[in-house]
Amino acid sequence: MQAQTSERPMKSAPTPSLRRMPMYLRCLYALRKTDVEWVSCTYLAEVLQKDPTLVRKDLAMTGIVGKPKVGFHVTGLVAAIEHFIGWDNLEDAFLAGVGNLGSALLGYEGFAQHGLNIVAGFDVDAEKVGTEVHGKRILHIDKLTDLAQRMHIGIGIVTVGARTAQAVADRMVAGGIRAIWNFAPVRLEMPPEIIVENEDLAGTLAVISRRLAGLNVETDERE
Amino acid sequence: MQAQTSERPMKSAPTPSLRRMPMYLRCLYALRKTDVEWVSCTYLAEVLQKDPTLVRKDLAMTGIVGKPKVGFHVTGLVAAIEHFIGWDNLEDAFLAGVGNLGSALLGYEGFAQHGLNIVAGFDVDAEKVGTEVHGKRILHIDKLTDLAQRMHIGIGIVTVGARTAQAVADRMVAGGIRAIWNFAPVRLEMPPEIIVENEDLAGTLAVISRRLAGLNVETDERE
DNA sequence: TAGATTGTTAATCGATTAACAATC
DNA sequence: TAGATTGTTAATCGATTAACAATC
Repeated sequence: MQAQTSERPMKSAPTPSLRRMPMYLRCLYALRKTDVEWVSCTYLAEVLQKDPTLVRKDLAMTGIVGKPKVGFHVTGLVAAIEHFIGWDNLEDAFLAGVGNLGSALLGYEGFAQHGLNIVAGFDVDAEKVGTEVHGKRILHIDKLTDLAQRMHIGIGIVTVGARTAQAVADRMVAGGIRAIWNFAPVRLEMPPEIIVENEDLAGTLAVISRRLAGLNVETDERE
Repeated sequence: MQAQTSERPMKSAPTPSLRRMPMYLRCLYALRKTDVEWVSCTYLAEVLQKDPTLVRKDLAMTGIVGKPKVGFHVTGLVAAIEHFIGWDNLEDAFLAGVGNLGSALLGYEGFAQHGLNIVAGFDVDAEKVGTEVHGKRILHIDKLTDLAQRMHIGIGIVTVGARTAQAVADRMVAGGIRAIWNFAPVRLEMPPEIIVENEDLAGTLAVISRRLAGLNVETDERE
Protein backbone atom coordinates (compact mmCIF):
# COMPACT_ATOMS: atom_id res chain seq x y z
CA MET A 1 0.00 0.00 0.00
CA GLN A 2 2.23 2.78 -1.12
CA ALA A 3 2.94 2.55 -4.82
CA GLN A 4 1.12 4.26 -7.69
CA THR A 5 1.48 7.73 -6.17
CA SER A 6 4.92 8.38 -7.64
CA GLU A 7 4.01 10.64 -10.58
CA ARG A 8 0.76 12.22 -11.77
CA PRO A 9 -1.43 12.74 -8.72
CA MET A 10 -4.29 14.11 -10.88
CA LYS A 11 -7.04 13.50 -8.35
CA SER A 12 -10.40 15.00 -9.18
CA ALA A 13 -10.33 18.47 -7.68
CA PRO A 14 -13.43 20.22 -6.33
CA THR A 15 -14.77 22.80 -8.76
CA PRO A 16 -14.82 25.64 -6.21
CA SER A 17 -11.12 25.08 -5.56
CA LEU A 18 -10.34 25.17 -9.27
CA ARG A 19 -12.25 28.42 -9.64
CA ARG A 20 -10.19 30.01 -6.89
CA MET A 21 -6.87 29.11 -8.47
CA PRO A 22 -6.82 32.04 -10.89
CA MET A 23 -7.44 34.39 -7.97
CA TYR A 24 -4.36 33.10 -6.23
CA LEU A 25 -2.44 33.47 -9.44
CA ARG A 26 -3.43 37.10 -9.83
CA CYS A 27 -2.15 37.87 -6.34
CA LEU A 28 1.03 35.97 -7.01
CA TYR A 29 1.68 37.65 -10.35
CA ALA A 30 1.42 40.98 -8.54
CA LEU A 31 3.85 39.81 -5.86
CA ARG A 32 6.28 38.53 -8.45
CA LYS A 33 6.56 42.03 -9.88
CA THR A 34 7.79 43.26 -6.51
CA ASP A 35 10.83 41.81 -4.79
CA VAL A 36 8.77 39.59 -2.51
CA GLU A 37 10.01 36.02 -2.67
CA TRP A 38 7.92 34.22 -0.07
CA VAL A 39 4.21 34.27 0.58
CA SER A 40 2.04 32.73 3.28
CA CYS A 41 -1.48 31.32 3.10
CA THR A 42 -2.36 33.81 5.76
CA TYR A 43 -1.44 36.65 3.47
CA LEU A 44 -3.32 35.29 0.46
CA ALA A 45 -6.34 34.58 2.62
CA GLU A 46 -6.36 38.12 3.92
CA VAL A 47 -6.08 39.74 0.51
CA LEU A 48 -8.77 37.53 -1.00
CA GLN A 49 -10.99 37.55 2.07
CA LYS A 50 -10.98 33.80 2.42
CA ASP A 51 -10.44 31.46 5.33
CA PRO A 52 -6.71 30.68 5.72
CA THR A 53 -7.38 26.96 6.05
CA LEU A 54 -9.28 27.01 2.80
CA VAL A 55 -6.32 28.57 1.04
CA ARG A 56 -3.99 26.07 2.63
CA LYS A 57 -6.05 23.15 1.37
CA ASP A 58 -6.34 24.61 -2.09
CA LEU A 59 -2.59 25.07 -2.34
CA ALA A 60 -1.90 21.62 -0.90
CA MET A 61 -4.01 20.23 -3.74
CA THR A 62 -1.42 21.39 -6.25
CA GLY A 63 1.14 19.15 -4.58
CA ILE A 64 3.38 21.97 -3.40
CA VAL A 65 4.89 21.72 0.07
CA GLY A 66 5.46 24.86 2.09
CA LYS A 67 7.97 25.70 4.77
CA PRO A 68 6.57 26.24 8.25
CA LYS A 69 7.19 29.79 9.43
CA VAL A 70 8.19 30.89 5.94
CA GLY A 71 5.42 29.97 3.54
CA PHE A 72 5.72 29.24 -0.15
CA HIS A 73 8.21 30.41 -2.72
CA VAL A 74 6.27 32.73 -5.00
CA THR A 75 7.74 31.49 -8.27
CA GLY A 76 7.37 27.87 -7.28
CA LEU A 77 3.79 28.38 -6.21
CA VAL A 78 2.91 30.08 -9.47
CA ALA A 79 4.36 27.17 -11.40
CA ALA A 80 2.58 24.63 -9.20
CA ILE A 81 -0.82 26.28 -9.64
CA GLU A 82 -0.40 26.87 -13.36
CA HIS A 83 0.54 23.26 -13.82
CA PHE A 84 -2.27 22.06 -11.61
CA ILE A 85 -4.94 23.82 -13.68
CA GLY A 86 -3.24 22.94 -16.92
CA TRP A 87 -2.40 26.49 -17.94
CA ASP A 88 1.13 25.51 -18.81
CA ASN A 89 -0.08 23.31 -21.64
CA LEU A 90 -3.50 24.44 -22.79
CA GLU A 91 -5.31 23.07 -25.81
CA ASP A 92 -6.20 25.18 -28.84
CA ALA A 93 -9.76 26.39 -29.31
CA PHE A 94 -12.30 27.11 -32.04
CA LEU A 95 -15.04 29.67 -31.57
CA ALA A 96 -18.38 29.38 -33.34
CA GLY A 97 -20.72 32.34 -33.73
CA VAL A 98 -19.01 35.60 -34.60
CA GLY A 99 -21.73 37.96 -33.36
CA ASN A 100 -21.26 40.65 -30.75
CA LEU A 101 -20.19 38.35 -27.99
CA GLY A 102 -18.16 36.03 -30.20
CA SER A 103 -16.21 38.93 -31.69
CA ALA A 104 -15.53 40.27 -28.23
CA LEU A 105 -14.16 36.95 -27.05
CA LEU A 106 -11.98 36.62 -30.15
CA GLY A 107 -10.29 39.83 -29.05
CA TYR A 108 -10.28 39.19 -25.32
CA GLU A 109 -6.74 39.61 -24.08
CA GLY A 110 -7.37 37.74 -20.88
CA PHE A 111 -7.54 34.49 -22.83
CA ALA A 112 -4.21 34.92 -24.51
CA GLN A 113 -2.71 35.80 -21.12
CA HIS A 114 -3.90 32.51 -19.73
CA GLY A 115 -2.58 30.53 -22.61
CA LEU A 116 -5.89 29.94 -24.35
CA ASN A 117 -5.26 30.19 -28.07
CA ILE A 118 -8.37 30.69 -30.18
CA VAL A 119 -7.22 29.49 -33.56
CA ALA A 120 -10.17 30.62 -35.68
CA GLY A 121 -13.77 31.77 -35.65
CA PHE A 122 -16.65 30.16 -37.51
CA ASP A 123 -19.94 31.53 -38.78
CA VAL A 124 -22.59 30.96 -41.43
CA ASP A 125 -22.80 34.60 -42.45
CA ALA A 126 -21.24 35.03 -45.90
CA GLU A 127 -20.36 38.62 -45.02
CA LYS A 128 -18.17 37.45 -42.18
CA VAL A 129 -16.62 34.36 -43.74
CA GLY A 130 -13.20 35.15 -45.17
CA THR A 131 -12.66 38.24 -43.04
CA GLU A 132 -10.56 38.60 -39.91
CA VAL A 133 -11.80 39.67 -36.50
CA HIS A 134 -9.17 40.80 -34.04
CA GLY A 135 -6.61 39.02 -36.14
CA LYS A 136 -8.46 35.70 -36.20
CA ARG A 137 -9.64 34.21 -39.50
CA ILE A 138 -13.37 33.61 -39.84
CA LEU A 139 -14.28 30.44 -41.71
CA HIS A 140 -17.55 28.88 -42.76
CA ILE A 141 -19.04 26.67 -40.12
CA ASP A 142 -19.23 23.75 -42.55
CA LYS A 143 -15.47 23.50 -42.25
CA LEU A 144 -15.45 23.28 -38.47
CA THR A 145 -15.70 19.53 -37.96
CA ASP A 146 -13.09 18.61 -40.49
CA LEU A 147 -10.61 21.27 -39.43
CA ALA A 148 -11.03 20.51 -35.74
CA GLN A 149 -10.12 16.95 -36.46
CA ARG A 150 -7.09 17.76 -38.55
CA MET A 151 -5.78 20.39 -36.14
CA HIS A 152 -6.50 18.37 -33.00
CA ILE A 153 -8.53 21.15 -31.41
CA GLY A 154 -9.55 20.41 -27.83
CA ILE A 155 -11.84 23.28 -26.85
CA GLY A 156 -14.95 24.66 -28.56
CA ILE A 157 -16.44 28.01 -27.60
CA VAL A 158 -20.12 28.36 -28.47
CA THR A 159 -21.36 31.92 -28.97
CA VAL A 160 -24.16 31.27 -31.43
CA GLY A 161 -27.82 31.80 -30.55
CA ALA A 162 -29.84 29.41 -28.43
CA ARG A 163 -31.49 27.82 -31.45
CA THR A 164 -28.32 26.69 -33.23
CA ALA A 165 -26.15 25.96 -30.21
CA GLN A 166 -26.93 22.25 -30.02
CA ALA A 167 -26.16 21.67 -33.71
CA VAL A 168 -22.91 23.61 -33.47
CA ALA A 169 -21.82 21.74 -30.36
CA ASP A 170 -22.58 18.45 -32.11
CA ARG A 171 -20.30 19.44 -34.96
CA MET A 172 -17.57 20.26 -32.50
CA VAL A 173 -17.85 16.90 -30.82
CA ALA A 174 -17.86 15.22 -34.23
CA GLY A 175 -14.55 16.96 -34.87
CA GLY A 176 -13.03 15.48 -31.73
CA ILE A 177 -13.40 18.50 -29.51
CA ARG A 178 -13.52 17.36 -25.89
CA ALA A 179 -14.57 20.49 -24.00
CA ILE A 180 -17.39 22.90 -24.79
CA TRP A 181 -17.55 26.37 -23.31
CA ASN A 182 -21.14 27.34 -23.85
CA PHE A 183 -22.29 30.97 -23.81
CA ALA A 184 -25.68 30.23 -25.36
CA PRO A 185 -28.67 30.15 -23.01
CA VAL A 186 -29.55 26.49 -23.55
CA ARG A 187 -28.73 23.21 -21.95
CA LEU A 188 -26.62 21.15 -24.34
CA GLU A 189 -27.13 17.40 -24.62
CA MET A 190 -23.64 15.98 -24.86
CA PRO A 191 -22.03 12.57 -24.45
CA PRO A 192 -20.88 12.10 -20.85
CA GLU A 193 -17.18 12.22 -21.66
CA ILE A 194 -17.48 15.74 -23.05
CA ILE A 195 -16.67 18.52 -20.61
CA VAL A 196 -19.35 21.22 -20.73
CA GLU A 197 -19.12 24.53 -18.90
CA ASN A 198 -21.98 26.99 -19.22
CA GLU A 199 -21.44 30.69 -18.88
CA ASP A 200 -24.80 31.43 -17.42
CA LEU A 201 -25.51 35.15 -17.67
CA ALA A 202 -29.23 34.73 -17.05
CA GLY A 203 -28.44 32.90 -13.82
CA THR A 204 -26.23 35.70 -12.58
CA LEU A 205 -28.85 38.26 -13.53
CA ALA A 206 -31.39 36.29 -11.50
CA VAL A 207 -29.12 36.39 -8.45
CA ILE A 208 -28.54 40.11 -8.77
CA SER A 209 -32.13 41.02 -9.40
CA ARG A 210 -33.48 38.87 -6.57
CA ARG A 211 -30.99 40.38 -4.14
CA LEU A 212 -31.89 43.88 -5.26
CA ALA A 213 -35.58 43.16 -4.79
CA GLY A 214 -34.80 41.80 -1.35
CA LEU A 215 -33.17 45.04 -0.31
CA ASN A 216 -36.25 46.93 -1.42
CA VAL A 217 -38.35 45.24 1.21
CA GLU A 218 -36.86 47.23 4.03
CA THR A 219 -37.30 50.47 2.16
CA ASP A 220 -40.92 49.58 1.45
CA GLU A 221 -41.59 48.65 5.06
CA ARG A 222 -44.30 51.24 5.69
CA GLU A 223 -46.29 51.96 2.51
CA MET B 1 -46.93 32.74 16.12
CA GLN B 2 -48.54 33.14 12.77
CA ALA B 3 -48.59 36.75 11.68
CA GLN B 4 -46.01 38.60 9.53
CA THR B 5 -46.13 36.03 6.75
CA SER B 6 -49.17 37.54 5.01
CA GLU B 7 -47.40 39.45 2.23
CA ARG B 8 -43.80 39.54 1.03
CA PRO B 9 -42.12 36.31 2.12
CA MET B 10 -38.73 37.42 0.70
CA LYS B 11 -36.64 34.92 2.58
CA SER B 12 -33.03 34.72 1.56
CA ALA B 13 -32.89 32.14 -1.22
CA PRO B 14 -29.88 29.89 -1.83
CA THR B 15 -27.78 31.09 -4.75
CA PRO B 16 -27.83 27.73 -6.59
CA SER B 17 -31.62 27.80 -6.55
CA LEU B 18 -31.69 31.32 -7.93
CA ARG B 19 -29.34 30.31 -10.73
CA ARG B 20 -31.65 27.48 -11.73
CA MET B 21 -34.71 29.69 -12.02
CA PRO B 22 -33.92 30.97 -15.52
CA MET B 23 -33.54 27.34 -16.66
CA TYR B 24 -37.04 26.57 -15.48
CA LEU B 25 -38.28 29.70 -17.19
CA ARG B 26 -36.76 28.69 -20.51
CA CYS B 27 -38.56 25.34 -20.38
CA LEU B 28 -41.79 27.04 -19.41
CA TYR B 29 -41.57 29.65 -22.15
CA ALA B 30 -41.23 26.79 -24.62
CA LEU B 31 -44.24 25.02 -23.14
CA ARG B 32 -46.30 28.18 -23.21
CA LYS B 33 -45.87 28.37 -26.97
CA THR B 34 -47.52 24.97 -27.28
CA ASP B 35 -50.99 24.26 -25.93
CA VAL B 36 -49.67 22.61 -22.78
CA GLU B 37 -51.31 24.16 -19.76
CA TRP B 38 -50.00 22.09 -16.88
CA VAL B 39 -46.49 20.99 -16.01
CA SER B 40 -45.08 18.70 -13.32
CA CYS B 41 -41.81 18.89 -11.42
CA THR B 42 -41.12 15.44 -12.73
CA TYR B 43 -41.23 16.72 -16.27
CA LEU B 44 -39.01 19.74 -15.60
CA ALA B 45 -36.57 17.57 -13.70
CA GLU B 46 -36.30 15.14 -16.58
CA VAL B 47 -35.75 17.81 -19.22
CA LEU B 48 -33.15 19.62 -17.13
CA GLN B 49 -31.54 16.46 -15.77
CA LYS B 50 -32.11 17.42 -12.18
CA ASP B 51 -33.48 15.57 -9.18
CA PRO B 52 -37.29 15.98 -9.01
CA THR B 53 -37.18 16.85 -5.33
CA LEU B 54 -34.72 19.60 -6.04
CA VAL B 55 -37.07 21.10 -8.61
CA ARG B 56 -39.99 20.80 -6.21
CA LYS B 57 -38.11 22.67 -3.52
CA ASP B 58 -37.01 25.36 -5.91
CA LEU B 59 -40.54 25.94 -7.10
CA ALA B 60 -41.93 25.87 -3.58
CA MET B 61 -39.54 28.70 -2.79
CA THR B 62 -41.43 31.00 -5.13
CA GLY B 63 -44.54 30.56 -3.00
CA ILE B 64 -46.57 28.80 -5.66
CA VAL B 65 -48.72 25.84 -4.62
CA GLY B 66 -49.21 22.94 -7.03
CA LYS B 67 -52.07 20.51 -7.40
CA PRO B 68 -51.27 16.90 -6.56
CA LYS B 69 -51.62 14.66 -9.60
CA VAL B 70 -51.82 17.68 -11.90
CA GLY B 71 -48.79 19.84 -11.32
CA PHE B 72 -48.49 23.57 -11.84
CA HIS B 73 -50.30 25.87 -14.21
CA VAL B 74 -47.67 26.97 -16.71
CA THR B 75 -48.67 30.62 -16.88
CA GLY B 76 -48.98 30.88 -13.12
CA LEU B 77 -45.61 29.26 -12.59
CA VAL B 78 -43.92 31.60 -15.05
CA ALA B 79 -45.37 34.56 -13.22
CA ALA B 80 -44.37 33.16 -9.82
CA ILE B 81 -40.76 32.56 -10.86
CA GLU B 82 -40.40 35.87 -12.67
CA HIS B 83 -41.71 37.66 -9.62
CA PHE B 84 -39.53 35.63 -7.30
CA ILE B 85 -36.34 36.60 -9.08
CA GLY B 86 -37.50 40.15 -9.61
CA TRP B 87 -37.66 39.99 -13.39
CA ASP B 88 -41.06 41.62 -13.42
CA ASN B 89 -39.66 44.82 -12.04
CA LEU B 90 -35.95 45.06 -12.80
CA GLU B 91 -33.81 48.09 -12.15
CA ASP B 92 -32.11 50.08 -14.90
CA ALA B 93 -28.40 49.64 -15.50
CA PHE B 94 -25.33 51.61 -16.56
CA LEU B 95 -22.41 49.93 -18.28
CA ALA B 96 -18.85 51.23 -17.94
CA GLY B 97 -16.12 50.28 -20.39
CA VAL B 98 -17.19 50.21 -24.02
CA GLY B 99 -14.48 47.90 -25.32
CA ASN B 100 -15.06 44.61 -27.09
CA LEU B 101 -16.91 42.95 -24.28
CA GLY B 102 -18.79 46.08 -23.20
CA SER B 103 -20.03 46.73 -26.72
CA ALA B 104 -21.16 43.13 -27.01
CA LEU B 105 -23.14 43.36 -23.79
CA LEU B 106 -24.74 46.65 -24.85
CA GLY B 107 -26.17 44.75 -27.81
CA TYR B 108 -26.94 41.49 -26.06
CA GLU B 109 -30.59 40.67 -26.71
CA GLY B 110 -30.79 38.23 -23.85
CA PHE B 111 -30.69 41.14 -21.40
CA ALA B 112 -33.58 42.99 -22.97
CA GLN B 113 -35.56 39.75 -22.99
CA HIS B 114 -35.07 39.41 -19.27
CA GLY B 115 -36.09 42.94 -18.57
CA LEU B 116 -32.61 44.32 -17.98
CA ASN B 117 -32.50 47.77 -19.47
CA ILE B 118 -29.01 49.16 -20.02
CA VAL B 119 -29.66 52.87 -20.18
CA ALA B 120 -26.26 54.08 -21.36
CA GLY B 121 -22.61 53.17 -21.76
CA PHE B 122 -19.67 55.08 -20.30
CA ASP B 123 -16.06 55.36 -21.36
CA VAL B 124 -13.07 57.68 -21.18
CA ASP B 125 -12.19 57.37 -24.84
CA ALA B 126 -13.02 60.65 -26.64
CA GLU B 127 -13.56 58.70 -29.85
CA LYS B 128 -16.39 56.75 -28.28
CA VAL B 129 -18.02 59.46 -26.18
CA GLY B 130 -20.97 60.97 -27.99
CA THR B 131 -21.50 58.01 -30.29
CA GLU B 132 -24.07 55.26 -30.04
CA VAL B 133 -23.34 51.54 -29.72
CA HIS B 134 -26.21 49.21 -30.49
CA GLY B 135 -28.57 52.11 -29.97
CA LYS B 136 -27.18 53.05 -26.55
CA ARG B 137 -25.61 56.47 -25.99
CA ILE B 138 -22.00 56.52 -24.86
CA LEU B 139 -21.18 59.21 -22.33
CA HIS B 140 -18.00 60.29 -20.59
CA ILE B 141 -17.32 58.39 -17.44
CA ASP B 142 -17.09 61.63 -15.45
CA LYS B 143 -20.85 61.92 -15.81
CA LEU B 144 -21.58 58.48 -14.44
CA THR B 145 -21.92 59.24 -10.74
CA ASP B 146 -24.12 62.27 -11.15
CA LEU B 147 -26.38 60.69 -13.76
CA ALA B 148 -26.74 57.47 -11.82
CA GLN B 149 -27.97 59.47 -8.89
CA ARG B 150 -30.44 61.52 -10.87
CA MET B 151 -31.80 58.55 -12.80
CA HIS B 152 -31.93 56.22 -9.81
CA ILE B 153 -29.89 53.54 -11.52
CA GLY B 154 -29.67 50.31 -9.51
CA ILE B 155 -27.22 48.14 -11.45
CA GLY B 156 -23.71 48.85 -12.69
CA ILE B 157 -21.98 46.61 -15.23
CA VAL B 158 -18.19 46.82 -15.13
CA THR B 159 -16.43 45.91 -18.38
CA VAL B 160 -13.33 48.05 -18.01
CA GLY B 161 -9.87 46.58 -17.55
CA ALA B 162 -8.60 45.16 -14.30
CA ARG B 163 -6.66 48.30 -13.47
CA THR B 164 -9.57 50.76 -13.56
CA ALA B 165 -12.33 48.47 -12.33
CA GLN B 166 -12.10 49.47 -8.68
CA ALA B 167 -12.23 53.20 -9.44
CA VAL B 168 -15.18 52.74 -11.77
CA ALA B 169 -17.07 50.63 -9.26
CA ASP B 170 -16.44 53.28 -6.61
CA ARG B 171 -18.01 55.89 -8.84
CA MET B 172 -21.01 53.67 -9.36
CA VAL B 173 -21.48 53.24 -5.64
CA ALA B 174 -21.08 56.98 -5.15
CA GLY B 175 -23.96 57.40 -7.57
CA GLY B 176 -26.21 55.19 -5.48
CA ILE B 177 -25.85 52.03 -7.54
CA ARG B 178 -26.54 49.04 -5.30
CA ALA B 179 -25.46 46.09 -7.44
CA ILE B 180 -22.25 45.61 -9.42
CA TRP B 181 -21.92 43.03 -12.14
CA ASN B 182 -18.20 42.73 -12.55
CA PHE B 183 -16.60 41.31 -15.70
CA ALA B 184 -13.11 42.56 -14.87
CA PRO B 185 -10.64 40.02 -13.50
CA VAL B 186 -10.19 41.64 -10.10
CA ARG B 187 -11.70 41.39 -6.69
CA LEU B 188 -13.58 44.60 -5.91
CA GLU B 189 -13.53 46.05 -2.42
CA MET B 190 -17.07 47.23 -1.82
CA PRO B 191 -19.17 48.22 1.19
CA PRO B 192 -21.02 45.19 2.54
CA GLU B 193 -24.45 46.38 1.48
CA ILE B 194 -23.44 46.43 -2.17
CA ILE B 195 -24.31 43.31 -4.15
CA VAL B 196 -21.32 42.15 -6.18
CA GLU B 197 -21.44 39.36 -8.74
CA ASN B 198 -18.28 38.43 -10.60
CA GLU B 199 -18.38 36.91 -14.05
CA ASP B 200 -15.28 34.87 -13.62
CA LEU B 201 -14.05 33.74 -17.04
CA ALA B 202 -10.61 32.81 -15.76
CA GLY B 203 -12.21 30.54 -13.19
CA THR B 204 -14.23 28.73 -15.82
CA LEU B 205 -11.17 28.39 -18.00
CA ALA B 206 -9.34 26.82 -15.07
CA VAL B 207 -12.09 24.26 -14.62
CA ILE B 208 -12.12 23.36 -18.29
CA SER B 209 -8.38 23.16 -18.67
CA ARG B 210 -7.87 21.07 -15.52
CA ARG B 211 -10.56 18.63 -16.62
CA LEU B 212 -9.01 18.37 -20.07
CA ALA B 213 -5.61 17.69 -18.57
CA GLY B 214 -7.21 15.08 -16.34
CA LEU B 215 -8.58 13.21 -19.33
CA ASN B 216 -5.17 13.17 -20.86
CA VAL B 217 -3.83 11.04 -18.07
CA GLU B 218 -5.61 7.95 -19.27
CA THR B 219 -4.45 8.52 -22.83
CA ASP B 220 -0.89 8.98 -21.58
CA GLU B 221 -1.04 5.88 -19.42
CA ARG B 222 1.85 4.07 -21.10
CA GLU B 223 4.42 6.51 -22.49
C1' DT C 1 -60.53 3.66 -5.99
C1' DA C 2 -55.67 3.62 -7.68
C1' DG C 3 -51.91 6.17 -8.93
C1' DA C 4 -49.44 10.19 -10.08
C1' DT C 5 -47.90 14.02 -8.07
C1' DT C 6 -47.18 17.46 -4.38
C1' DG C 7 -45.05 18.78 -0.04
C1' DT C 8 -42.18 17.77 3.97
C1' DT C 9 -39.09 15.56 7.05
C1' DA C 10 -34.83 12.84 7.49
C1' DA C 11 -30.31 11.17 5.58
C1' DT C 12 -26.41 11.98 2.79
C1' DC C 13 -22.85 14.31 0.73
C1' DG C 14 -19.38 17.75 -0.11
C1' DA C 15 -17.22 21.98 1.00
C1' DT C 16 -15.89 25.14 4.50
C1' DT C 17 -14.35 26.17 9.00
C1' DA C 18 -12.36 25.06 13.53
C1' DA C 19 -8.99 22.78 16.40
C1' DC C 20 -4.57 21.23 17.03
C1' DA C 21 -0.20 18.87 16.38
C1' DA C 22 4.25 19.29 13.71
C1' DT C 23 8.08 22.11 12.24
C1' DC C 24 11.63 25.35 11.20
C1' DT D 1 13.66 28.96 22.51
C1' DA D 2 9.28 31.19 21.07
C1' DG D 3 6.21 31.99 17.58
C1' DA D 4 4.56 32.02 13.05
C1' DT D 5 3.17 29.04 9.82
C1' DT D 6 2.25 24.54 7.65
C1' DG D 7 -0.45 20.33 7.36
C1' DT D 8 -4.09 17.31 9.04
C1' DT D 9 -7.95 15.60 11.47
C1' DA D 10 -12.55 16.66 13.33
C1' DA D 11 -16.80 19.61 13.46
C1' DT D 12 -20.00 22.45 11.12
C1' DC D 13 -22.76 24.04 7.64
C1' DG D 14 -25.56 24.10 3.52
C1' DA D 15 -27.31 21.92 -0.45
C1' DT D 16 -28.83 17.79 -2.56
C1' DT D 17 -31.03 13.44 -2.41
C1' DA D 18 -33.95 9.85 -0.31
C1' DA D 19 -38.07 8.40 2.09
C1' DC D 20 -42.70 8.92 2.91
C1' DA D 21 -47.13 10.90 4.07
C1' DA D 22 -50.91 13.84 2.02
C1' DT D 23 -54.03 14.74 -1.77
C1' DC D 24 -56.88 15.12 -5.76
